[in-house]
Amino acid sequence: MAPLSEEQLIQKREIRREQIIEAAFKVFAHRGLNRAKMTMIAEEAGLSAGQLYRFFESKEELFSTLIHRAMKESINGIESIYELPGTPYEKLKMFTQSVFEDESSRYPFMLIQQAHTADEMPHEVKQIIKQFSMKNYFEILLPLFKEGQKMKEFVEGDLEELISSYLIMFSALATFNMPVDEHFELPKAEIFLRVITGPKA
Amino acid sequence: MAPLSEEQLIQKREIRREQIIEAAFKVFAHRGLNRAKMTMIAEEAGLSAGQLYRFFESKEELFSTLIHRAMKESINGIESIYELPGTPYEKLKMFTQSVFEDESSRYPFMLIQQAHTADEMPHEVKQIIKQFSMKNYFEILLPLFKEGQKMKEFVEGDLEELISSYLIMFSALATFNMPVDEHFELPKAEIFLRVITGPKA
Amino acid sequence: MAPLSEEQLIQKREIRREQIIEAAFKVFAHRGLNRAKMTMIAEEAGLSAGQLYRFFESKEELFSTLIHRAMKESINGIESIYELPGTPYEKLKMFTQSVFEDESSRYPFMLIQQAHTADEMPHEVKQIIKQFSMKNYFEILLPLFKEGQKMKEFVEGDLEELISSYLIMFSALATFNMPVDEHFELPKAEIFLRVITGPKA
Amino acid sequence: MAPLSEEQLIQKREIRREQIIEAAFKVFAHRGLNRAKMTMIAEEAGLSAGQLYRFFESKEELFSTLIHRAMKESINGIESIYELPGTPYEKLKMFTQSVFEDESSRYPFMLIQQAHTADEMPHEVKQIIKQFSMKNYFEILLPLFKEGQKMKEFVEGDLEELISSYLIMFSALATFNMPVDEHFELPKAEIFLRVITGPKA
DNA sequence: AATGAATGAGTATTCATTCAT
DNA sequence: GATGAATGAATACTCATTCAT
Repeated sequence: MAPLSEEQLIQKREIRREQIIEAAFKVFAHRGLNRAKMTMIAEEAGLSAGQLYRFFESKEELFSTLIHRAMKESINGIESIYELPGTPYEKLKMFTQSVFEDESSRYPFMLIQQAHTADEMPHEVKQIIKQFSMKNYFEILLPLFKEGQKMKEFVEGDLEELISSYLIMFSALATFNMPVDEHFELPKAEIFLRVITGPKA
Repeated sequence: MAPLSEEQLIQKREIRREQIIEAAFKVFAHRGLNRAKMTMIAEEAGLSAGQLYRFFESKEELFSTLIHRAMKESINGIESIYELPGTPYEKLKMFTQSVFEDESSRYPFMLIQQAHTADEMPHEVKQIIKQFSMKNYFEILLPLFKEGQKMKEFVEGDLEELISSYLIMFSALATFNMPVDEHFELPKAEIFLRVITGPKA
Repeated sequence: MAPLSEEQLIQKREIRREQIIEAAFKVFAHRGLNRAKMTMIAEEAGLSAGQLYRFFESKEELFSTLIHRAMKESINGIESIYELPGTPYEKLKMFTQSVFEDESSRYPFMLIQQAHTADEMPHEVKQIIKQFSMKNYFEILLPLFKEGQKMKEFVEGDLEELISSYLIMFSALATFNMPVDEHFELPKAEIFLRVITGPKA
Repeated sequence: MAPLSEEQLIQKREIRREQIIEAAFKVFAHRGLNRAKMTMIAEEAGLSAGQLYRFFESKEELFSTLIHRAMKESINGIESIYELPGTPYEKLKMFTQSVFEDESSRYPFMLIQQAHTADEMPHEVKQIIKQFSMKNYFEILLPLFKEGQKMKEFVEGDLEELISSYLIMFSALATFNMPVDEHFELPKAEIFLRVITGPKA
C-alpha cells in the first residue's frame, strides 16, 4: 500500500503543480515562450525537466495554462481596485504602486505581453489573446475614471484617451524588462499618475 | 561586366553593409538576439544568409555592431534635443513626439533593451551595456531639466528623480513591443509629459 | 550568381526528394512510424538528418506523404492486373508473383499495414486510412474474379468470400516482415493460388 | 494480516508472475518490444510498473522470458496436432482453425515474429531466435504431411516445398496484425488449406 | 561573388528504471 | 511490499555556420 493516503498525495501533487506554475510564470515572464527552457523552469521549481511532463503535456500547454491564469489574474487585479479604500485617485495610486513594487504581481502583464509579441504561439493562445486585448481593462476602469473626473481629481477632457494613456503607460512600465541595475527602478506612482491628475494634482 | 574601379567596389560594398545593418536593426529590435534568425535578416536585406558572413563574422558580431551603433544613435538622438527650437518643454515635447511617432527612431532604444535581456551576449557587449546604462542619457538631459525647472515649466522637486522618471517611462514606452491592435497606440507626448510638467502645465 | 540554372536546381532537388522518399519507404515499411528513426532514413538516403527537414516538415509529414503514395501505388498496382496478358488466372498469377518476388513492390502494402497497426498516427493519416480499407482492392478485383469463375479457372462458390480470402492472404504475405533467413521465402504464386483455383486447378 | 505460510507466499508470487506474463504476452504480441511500454503491461496486469521489476530484471528480460515460452508453446501447439482425431487433413484443419479462431493462441507466433524484427534484442535472444527459425515446425509436421500425401489427401510433389509453403502462409496469417475492420477476418481454414490439398481436395 | 546544400550543437520530449516513503 | 516520484539516455527538430559549385 502507498504510505500516504490518496488525499495527501493529491494535495502534495497540487502543491507541486503550483510550484511549477509559479516558476514557469517567472521564467516565461522574463524570457518568453522561446527563450524559456524547460530546464530553466524545472530548475526554478526545484525538480527535473522530466517531471514537468507529469503535470503538463508540453511546453505549450504549460504556457497556455499560464496565459489563462494571467488573464484572469490581471483582470481580477484591476477589478480589485474598487475594493481599495479612498478616492479614485487614492485607489488608482495604491493599485499602481503595489504593481510597481512587487515584481511577481507584474508577471501576468508580462506574460500577456510576451504572448502578444511572439509569433510562434500555440494556436489556442493566439485565439484567446486575440479576443482579449486591452479593451477588458478599459471597461473595468471606466467607472473609476468617470468618478475621478467628476470629483475633479482627474484631469478633464477626453475620457477614453485618458484611460488609454494610463493603460498603455501602465502596461509599458509593468512589462518593462529591466536590467538588474541600481539606476533602473520604476517611477513612484505619484509621479506616474501626474499623467492622470494633470495640472490640478 | 563593366570593370568597376576599386573605389566603386568599396563603395558598393559599403552600401551593402548598410543595407544589412538596417535590416538587422529592424529584425533584432522586434525579435531580439535569439528569436531573430539570420535568414530573416538576410531576407529583409534582400540577399542570402551566406552573404551575411562576408560582412560580419557571426550573428553575435552583427548584433554587437548594432549595439554600438544603437548606443551612439540614441545618444546623438537625445543630444540633438538642444538643437530643437523653443523652451525646454517645447524641446522635450518635440523630441518625445518624434520618437513616439516614428518607429524606426525607436530601434536603437529597442535594441539596447533587447541587449539587456539577452543572455549569450559576447562578453564585450555585456561590459559595454553594463557601463552604459541610463546614466548617459541622464547626464545629457541634466541641463535641459535644470533650465526647465528654473523657468517653472517643469515641476519642482528632486531633479534626479524627475529625470530618472522621465527616462524610465520614455524607455518603457519607446521599447514597448505593441501588438498590432487599433487600441494600442503610444500616448500623445503632451499627456505623457504631464509627468514632467506636473500640476503647473 | 548561382552556378546552376534554376531548372537544374529544381531537377536536382526533385531527385533528392525521390531518394528520400524511396529510403523512407523502405525504412518505414520495415519498422513503422515509431521505430523508424530519422537518422536511419537519412543514412539510407545518403544524407544527414537535418537535410530531411528541407524536404519534409516533420517525420509525420514524411510518413503522411508516403501513405498517400502507398495508397495510390497499391491501387494502381492492382489495377494494372488488367493490362497483363492471358486468362484471369494467368493475370492473377503474374501479378502475385511479381509482388512476391520484388520486395520494393511490397512496400506500399507494408506501409499501409503499418499505418493500420500503429496507434500514434498523425490525425490526417488516421482519416485517410479509415476511409481506405480493403474494400478498394475488392472492387477492383471483382470483374477479374467473376470472369475467372465463368471460365471455370477459379473455384466455384461465394465470390465475395473468395476475393476476401485472396486479399487477406495476399496482404498477410505481402506485409510479412520476414527474418533474413534462407528458410523464409514467400511461397510460389502457383501454390498460393490453389486457394483460388481450388480442386480443379 | 493473517500470516501466510512460506509456501503460500511463493504460490501467491507465482500467480502474480503468471499474471504479468499473460499481460506482457498480449501487449508485446500486439506492439512489439519497442512500442510496448512497461506501464501498459503493468496496467494490463493490474499493478504498478515498479512492481514488474520485482519479477523481472528488465523489459528485455521479460521479453526474453516470453520468447522462450512462446517457442515452447508454439512447438507444443504444433505437436499437439498428432493428438487430434482424424486423418492428416482433418488434423491440420482442426489445428489451423483453432489458431485462426482464437487470438490468444496466436500470441506465441506473433511474439516470435516481433522478436525477428526487433533490434535491441538481448544477444542471447538473438541467438536463440536465429537457431530456432521455422525449421522446428518443419520437422514436426514432416510425418503428418508424408502421411497426408500417402493417403492422397495432400497434393503430390515436393514435400519440403509444401510444408514450407504451409508454414509461411500459416505464420503470415497467424501474425497478421489486422485492423479492427469488419472486412478483415482470417480466411476459413478449408479455403486456406486448398494450398495443401490442391486439385484433389 | 553568390547561392543552395550540408553539418552539428542545442532543446523538447518520452520512458525504462530506480528509489524514497 | 507497493506506490508515486525522480532521473537520464535517446530521439525529433531548428538554425547558425561552412562550403562546394
